[in-house]
Amino acid sequence: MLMDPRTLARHEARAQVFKALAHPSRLLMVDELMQSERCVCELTALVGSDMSTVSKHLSVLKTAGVVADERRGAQIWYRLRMKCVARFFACVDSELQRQAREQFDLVHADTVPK
Amino acid sequence: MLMDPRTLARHEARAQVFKALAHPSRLLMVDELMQSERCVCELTALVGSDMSTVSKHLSVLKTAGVVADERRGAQIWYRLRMKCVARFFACVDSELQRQAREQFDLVHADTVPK
DNA sequence: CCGCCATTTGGCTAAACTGCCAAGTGTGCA
DNA sequence: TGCACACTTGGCAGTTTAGCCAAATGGCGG
Repeated sequence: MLMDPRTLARHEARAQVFKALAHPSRLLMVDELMQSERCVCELTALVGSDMSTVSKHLSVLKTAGVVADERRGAQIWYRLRMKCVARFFACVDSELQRQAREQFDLVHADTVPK
Repeated sequence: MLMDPRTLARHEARAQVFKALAHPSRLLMVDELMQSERCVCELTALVGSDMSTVSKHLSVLKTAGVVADERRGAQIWYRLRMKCVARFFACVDSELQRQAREQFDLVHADTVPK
């Protein structure tokens, strides 16, 4: 992969964001954080994994710049930092739905001629 | 991870899209496809990997619904199917840039008192 | 039908990712 | 100071992913 270092670096940084979002548990947490900030214990209850696992997931999201954390006493609260994921989620959902519909129409094109 | 199957399925499908985008080479190709459709040979030249590797990358993007392909003679042309990635890329870039700036300001807060 | 070209698929190894347990860190309270 | 609580980090085994080569597929011009 030979290319301009600046362009390469941009794609690396972008890829890190996508990598961070490329896991069902992490998506679930981000979805939850769209509503409001949450402590680790709440997110742990949400995804149902070991707290150490959840903590590592949060670390991935934080390193990528998707979320931010703040300690308040013994607890640590996470909030969504990259707000635009919300709009993208909606777009992905509607696009996937559209594709599923097209697929359905194709399969049934012979049984229900237009 | 115990949760409602519908919600789970939605997050799985979303995660597949993000996983597909979570690789520098694939991001580079998607970026290129924002401009116009491209054949495999053009994309191979762009990323500079083996054509078999590029083909597999494209297969990942296609399965996730991000791109679509069409055979024309001996060549196969790929086009961007999930158009909204463009807007999201722009948002991610500006957000990452903002974060980098904030980080810079923090580090130099003592040397350049406001 | 044959050879050539563009692309995909199979197979293999190295690297990265996941998730659990155990151990470590930081905070508040007695 | 000591202990309980919230969370993070280290480490390990199992799974997935990446990228190369080689082999197979599909289409086109003889």
